[in-house]
Amino acid sequence: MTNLKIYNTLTRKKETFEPIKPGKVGIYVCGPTVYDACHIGHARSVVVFDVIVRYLRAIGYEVTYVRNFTDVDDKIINRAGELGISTQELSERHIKEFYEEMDALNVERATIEPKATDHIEEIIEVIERLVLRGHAYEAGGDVFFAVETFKDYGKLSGRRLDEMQAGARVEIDEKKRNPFDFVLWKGAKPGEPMWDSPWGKGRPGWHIECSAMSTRFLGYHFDIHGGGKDLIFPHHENEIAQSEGALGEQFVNFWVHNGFVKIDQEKMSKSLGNFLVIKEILKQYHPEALRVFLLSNHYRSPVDFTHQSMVEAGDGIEKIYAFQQRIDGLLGPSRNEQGPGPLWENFCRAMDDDFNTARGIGLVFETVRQLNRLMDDIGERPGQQDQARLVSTRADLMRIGDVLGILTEAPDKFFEQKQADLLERKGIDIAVVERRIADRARAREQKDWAEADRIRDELSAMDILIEDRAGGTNWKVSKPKD
RNA sequence: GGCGGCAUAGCCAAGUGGUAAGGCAGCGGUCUGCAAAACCGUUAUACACCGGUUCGAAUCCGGUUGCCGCCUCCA
Repeated sequence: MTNLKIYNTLTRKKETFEPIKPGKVGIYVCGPTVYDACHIGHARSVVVFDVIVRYLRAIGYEVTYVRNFTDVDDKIINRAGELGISTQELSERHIKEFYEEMDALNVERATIEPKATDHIEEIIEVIERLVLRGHAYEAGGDVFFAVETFKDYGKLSGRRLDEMQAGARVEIDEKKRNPFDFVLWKGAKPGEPMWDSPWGKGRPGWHIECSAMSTRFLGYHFDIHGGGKDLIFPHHENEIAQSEGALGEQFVNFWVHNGFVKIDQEKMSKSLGNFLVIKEILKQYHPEALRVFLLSNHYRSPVDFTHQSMVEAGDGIEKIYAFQQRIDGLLGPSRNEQGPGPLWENFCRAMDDDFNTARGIGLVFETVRQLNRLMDDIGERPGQQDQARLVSTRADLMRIGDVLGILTEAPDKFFEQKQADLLERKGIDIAVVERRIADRARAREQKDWAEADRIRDELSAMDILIEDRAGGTNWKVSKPKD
């Protein structure tokens, strides 16, 4: 029994989450159509649902998570044609890339990751049912869904057929009975991928693959269906029509949609040429910085991708690692199992409120500040109570990290790695730096502050920052400025 | 034209009717030879505007303005 509340697009309200089968959750999320590289918008959707699934598991649900690849579609066919390769080759290439990027982003694999082309049989079965039940009709080798036969059509997106017709620019297809009818099965054209069907050779339309695959793996009626907000209409609306039309019962309980990513205040779009591809982002920023950035906003709000936000997110993640490092230094790096403490409880309260990761992250920073102060006060020898508090917080922090998909590295390694990257990028010679620091230490011993400061300036010009500590001098590479 | 969303300090951002989390930047301080790092303090008579409901609203209702999204492939 939890207190999890989830905003449901279908009802436009936050509702208490009750799974259909106690203790189990079935969730389907629309994955990419694999015709091009994944952009930051895909990253948001995938990361958001990754965290949702991780959280559901953390609070004890057994989750079956299905995320599909749509690997047959007009865009894929067109792109493959342009590149002179097969659709299969194109989609395999992008699926491979998708996995590489998702691994880099520390996104867990879904339980099942089906491809549309592996489930043509199920797709055909759904269409046959729809034809049988009078929801679909064949016309000239194509099969269409007749929207007027489904009286709930529009219930997800809050539209009504008669209202839409006025202003919508819908491609006119003479074969359709209603302009909003959509294709379930497309008759084959030469050179396109095709499969046999009761209506001749052809291929599935967009939408139907998700109805078929979700039912195949999660049953007629399942708990959560997710995706980007842009999928509400027509994609998810049509899925509901198909699935409920074919099966005659409620399809999904909770519809969950994430907001868009903007770039420097502008909508990301091909015409503006501001499509940011994950690959490129990861060249410039740490993957955990990207996760923190994405999760610092509520998942339903739009989020604006800017360099400044990314730098701040990167600083934030470093601050947490530095804090962990400090506790490890004080208490030793052991990761003893600890029961959940107050930090975790508070985090769950935030997550229970429609997966409020932004509040959860705020909580983490607040705790970091409080315990940094505590460590300032207690010095080298923490009392038993303080020690217990630090150990418990560290354990909770790891638990939270597991849900948010961050803090995956040991702090020492994280900083080493970061240093190594910067050193390489800036072409800095460690031996030179250390020699100069030794020179400076000598100067400082002789209280030759002018010389010491001169060396510090010299190093600073090389982007080396000096930190004089009790045990000696630390140094690190300063961050890139742009 | 239809449907929906958003408007909180210099910037980003949370906010579940009871009196504004968090982060960044800034300022003052502790520490330091001076710095850096870390920490402390400080930064919204106030949540676009106007009304209303309420003992009480950023939070509910109505209206106004501005921005955005969807209605066409899109995470």
